[in-house]
Amino acid sequence: MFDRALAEFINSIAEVRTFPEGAIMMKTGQYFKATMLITSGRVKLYREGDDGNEFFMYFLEGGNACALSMVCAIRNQTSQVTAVSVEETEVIMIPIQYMDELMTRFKGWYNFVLETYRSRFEELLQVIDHIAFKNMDERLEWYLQNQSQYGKEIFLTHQQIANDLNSSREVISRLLKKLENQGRVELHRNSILYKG
Amino acid sequence: MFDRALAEFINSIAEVRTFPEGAIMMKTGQYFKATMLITSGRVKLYREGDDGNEFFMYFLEGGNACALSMVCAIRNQTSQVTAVSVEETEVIMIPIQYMDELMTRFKGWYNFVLETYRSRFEELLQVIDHIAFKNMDERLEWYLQNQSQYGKEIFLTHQQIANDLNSSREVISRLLKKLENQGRVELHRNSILYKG
DNA sequence: GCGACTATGTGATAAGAATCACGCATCTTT
DNA sequence: AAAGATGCGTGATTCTTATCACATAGTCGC
Repeated sequence: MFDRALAEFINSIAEVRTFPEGAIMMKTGQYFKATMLITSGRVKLYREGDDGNEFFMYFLEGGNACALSMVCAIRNQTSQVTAVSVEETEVIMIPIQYMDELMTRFKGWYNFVLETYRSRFEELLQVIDHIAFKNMDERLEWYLQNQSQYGKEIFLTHQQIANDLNSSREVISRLLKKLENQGRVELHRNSILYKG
Repeated sequence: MFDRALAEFINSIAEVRTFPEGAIMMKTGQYFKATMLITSGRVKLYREGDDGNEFFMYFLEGGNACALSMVCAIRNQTSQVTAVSVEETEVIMIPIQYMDELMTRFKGWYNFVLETYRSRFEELLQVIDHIAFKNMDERLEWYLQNQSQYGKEIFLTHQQIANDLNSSREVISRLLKKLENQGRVELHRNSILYKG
């Protein structure tokens, strides 16, 4: 993705860090001191409501970067979202003081930043579409698709799904049961098999 | 906002264009051929659902730029939103072929792009907060605040508001009536006075 | 001023989702 | 194995919002 010169420059200034599963990588209100590029693993980004509830936005995976970390770092702004690793995740941390240099010296970086921002923006638009226009059953299916996109089984409880969708456990249980009756999923304790 | 050199460069390459009230400045699926900076007026951005309904996201006003137009232009992507001028609006159109040059030659432009992107992203996050966590009455108030932020009276019908909030006319009428009983608004035909 | 049109008000009903209440199953701990 | 914790299933009820039905009130054209 990056050309040789860029990759070497990043190597020379960046620090690699590994987060265990379940680590809070970034919390609302925190300042960014570095931009994070994810090399492996999976990070869940969500928004926190005033009353403590949360709302799942999207995942970041290997090859992705946190768009917010890039721009907020540059502008020295605090994070507006919370990021939690859902599995062991390795990231490259690039200190913010190099951002300007990267941006002006490397065309590849410049493209990467813009493309990252654009695609995150689009994901947010999709999130809006779903909460604005769709009912919970469709939202649930979309959610399941997202969660299972790279594996088969989804290791989540109904309660966790309800939290992510800002719904309630009972509602999710009922909808899942309906999907099971339609043969679209298999329900087990602590896991769900989605048959895309 | 821009330094002299940047302003002069923009002047030399850009074209000024005026849209009358109600013009569709950008439609979902359309390609960007230029970045638009708004010098005066007011533009409403909204998302279109599959079934033709729409959902208001935010306004762009004088001094703002369309974040999407900047990044989509560079990446040659189509628009994901629809933009309509709600009053006569003057824009500076910068052809996309100059984007890279602007970005690398002018620090002020670079900052402007990032800041624009960051603030639009934040606005989107706020939109998500409201539809995810708030009830219609709170959303309506937030909407009224937004609409009236630079003037007093809001010239919209209940039906238009309902469209923007993806609700229905009756619901909005009832909630507005409730606000009126609380003395928070005054309702007239075709207009609403919001007493912030 | 009369008819047509548009905007608003309001009750009745229905649908979707949240909440409450509880029972039951499965896993963990000791 | 008993006790507790956690996860799930499901009815009943309530809350919010959407929908239907219709009344009323301004506005416009002529």
